[in-house]
Amino acid sequence: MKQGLLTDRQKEVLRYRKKGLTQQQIAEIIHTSKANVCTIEKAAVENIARARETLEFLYTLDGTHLCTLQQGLDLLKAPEFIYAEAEKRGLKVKYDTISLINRLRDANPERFSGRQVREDVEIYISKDGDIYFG
Amino acid sequence: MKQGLLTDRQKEVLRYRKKGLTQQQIAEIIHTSKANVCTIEKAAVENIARARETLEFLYTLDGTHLCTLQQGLDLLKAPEFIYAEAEKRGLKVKYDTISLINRLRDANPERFSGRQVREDVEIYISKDGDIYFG
DNA sequence: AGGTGGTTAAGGGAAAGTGTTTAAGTTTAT
DNA sequence: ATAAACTTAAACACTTTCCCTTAACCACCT
Repeated sequence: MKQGLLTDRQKEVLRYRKKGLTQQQIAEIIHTSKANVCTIEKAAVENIARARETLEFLYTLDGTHLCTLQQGLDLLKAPEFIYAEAEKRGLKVKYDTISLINRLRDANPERFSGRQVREDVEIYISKDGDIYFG
Repeated sequence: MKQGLLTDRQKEVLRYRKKGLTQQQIAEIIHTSKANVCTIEKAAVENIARARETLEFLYTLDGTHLCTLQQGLDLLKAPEFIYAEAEKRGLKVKYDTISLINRLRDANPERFSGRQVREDVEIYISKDGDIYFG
């Protein structure tokens, strides 16, 4: 069975980083350029984000598809829309308006720019009213 | 930024599976062989395991210092030493003797020459028994 | 003996990921 | 303003993953 997502190199950099070393210091220790350390660290952070996203998907499997936030939609209007769709199914979203907006933006920062939805976002809901994204 | 670990194909299979379809049925729907569906599903499950492992690593990032391999130590005696130290802390090293020696040498080739430790090497251990170096 | 559901192995072509260098850019702190 | 810390982009060799096919194998079940 395969290891985790992070390469040995990436783990190494993260550990040194955790200790508070600069990229330059790490570069000297592992004998490469600081630019490379930066790249490796960035890749590591991305891999961690991908791991999170992957497990998010599992929740969408348990939940049912609720609706789609269409490209161009005002983010501030999303909660009202989501609440309405949930009510149609007799479900109560377990986030208030503010929390929901935050959750939307936090879950997929690159899919929202300012108040705008940049690309279609699939919304899923579980029986207990938790919200997930596809 | 890239999406999650799972490919579209893998998600597709997982969704059908969740609905209770057999691999044969899915194979017909997505126009391929059941062997392929099996392979894709297996890859998906592996990817999910990798995602979990990756996030596990984050929690163990702040591992504790285990011991120091002192300069001049015979590399072949290192594993026994490390095992003993780990046991003192109630931790089980997740590498057998051979794997551990390889990991030691691979991690920092310049710190070992032949069977000898050239300079002190700090050993760290995480809660899941993974070993890394300072 | 068939039928069904699942798994494995070998192999191939396309695609994606990794580590690296070089070279440029930005932010931040002294 | 200078240096240090950090980020980004492009290009490269190399390795790995992904999806696919074919062919075989195992465990049930009636």
